[in-house]
Amino acid sequence: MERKPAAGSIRNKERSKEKFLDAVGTVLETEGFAGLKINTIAATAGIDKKMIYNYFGGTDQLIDEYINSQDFWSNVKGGEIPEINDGGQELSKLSLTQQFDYVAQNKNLQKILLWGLMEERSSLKHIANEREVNGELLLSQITDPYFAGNATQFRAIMAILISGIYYLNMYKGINADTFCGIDLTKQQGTDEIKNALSKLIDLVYQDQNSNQNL
Amino acid sequence: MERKPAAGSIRNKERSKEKFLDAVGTVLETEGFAGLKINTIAATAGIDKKMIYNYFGGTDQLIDEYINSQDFWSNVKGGEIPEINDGGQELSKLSLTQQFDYVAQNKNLQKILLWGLMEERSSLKHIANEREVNGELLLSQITDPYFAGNATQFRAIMAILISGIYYLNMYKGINADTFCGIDLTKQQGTDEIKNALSKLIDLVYQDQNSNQNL
DNA sequence: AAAATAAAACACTAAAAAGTGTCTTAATTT
DNA sequence: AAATTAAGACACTTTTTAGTGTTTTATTTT
Repeated sequence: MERKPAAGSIRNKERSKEKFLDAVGTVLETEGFAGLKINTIAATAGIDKKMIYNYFGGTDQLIDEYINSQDFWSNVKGGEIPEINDGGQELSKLSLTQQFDYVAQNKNLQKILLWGLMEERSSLKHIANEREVNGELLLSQITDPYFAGNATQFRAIMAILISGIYYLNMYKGINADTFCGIDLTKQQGTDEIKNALSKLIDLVYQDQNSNQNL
Repeated sequence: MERKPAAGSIRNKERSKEKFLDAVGTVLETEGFAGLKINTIAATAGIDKKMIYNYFGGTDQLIDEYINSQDFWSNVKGGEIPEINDGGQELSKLSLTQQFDYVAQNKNLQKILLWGLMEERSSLKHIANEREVNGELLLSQITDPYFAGNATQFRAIMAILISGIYYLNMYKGINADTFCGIDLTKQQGTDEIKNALSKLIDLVYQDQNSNQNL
């Protein structure tokens, strides 16, 4: 007969798997992906590396499972959605500034985003796709109809702004702190970036409004 | 007496150093930094790795010398500068779109920029600083005076746009090709991004103009 | 409570990568 | 042209990292 997996207080497969997954996060945060070696992960988890092979098949699969276990984008979409009678202007602004704060505070998301620029990997494709699907809601449902003929232009603008948010957050604190003279490590600097994001959205909507009134 | 370094056709220190430096570029382009191991570099250069220790001290110093040898930003500032009687509007647009094209085409610059997000390293600090100094010209000489009280806001906007340019170019072709539905691998997509960059600059200048006329 | 088995430690082998010692010879110096 | 020395090849050692076989014992099953 099939035997239950051990779930005791000393030997416990599920708990150990969790420990490995947590260890990936810890190592990623403390050492970056350079540290994501099987020996390091096992040492961090405090369990023999052989279990990584047994439970996941190897480091790669463990890492994939870690990435998939992190629902990075779920927190981005959260929050109360304001009334939409402005073509999504306020929602766009909120979405960008929230995204800035969220990425700024989530060191591991930064690492994952960075990783997505470095290496082809199915789980990273998945993350990228999730972000894309997630954003598609705002774009196709709200802003595309509003911007009509300029919908693609608005999308391009959003692509630039969101990318900028990502890059600036990954940039700070590694080899430099300032970008175009803005100190990204200071609150004043990040406020300026967020204000600039809002300002740009306002300008784009303002422009669209005046075109509509022609 | 001090002896000249050998400069023959078979044994030639300077030429070999060049070969190593070139090899770093080649490996970076073909394999990314994962491939930047002393054995790989030496094999690519076709010279024994011991020479890397002799000439540079080790892989790290060789890589630093490679990074420093590449004057990545020199090509960005190049090109005819248009007349400036518009507060730098045309120059800003040109600078952004040129920068987009330049980064898009320069795979190794992308790798270096990416590297700069990953690892603290003096030569990477230097690159970041060079970019900053380089951009400071346009900002402090031309746009700061024009935007006066809004100068910092304009800087923040530029920071976002330039960062966006970097990120989007690094993003494409690894784990995804589209961002906000824009296909960055197609010319249509990159044209849309460049148009969006120009559009945003126009909007910002337009806004500044109308504020001045109050 | 005894038997069976999964969880995990321990100790090992294998592979990859870094780093070094020695010898050969091309190029320079005398 | 002989002597000297730097350039580089070659073979080696060391270190790091990945991967596996064996044993112990906690937990489950009978």
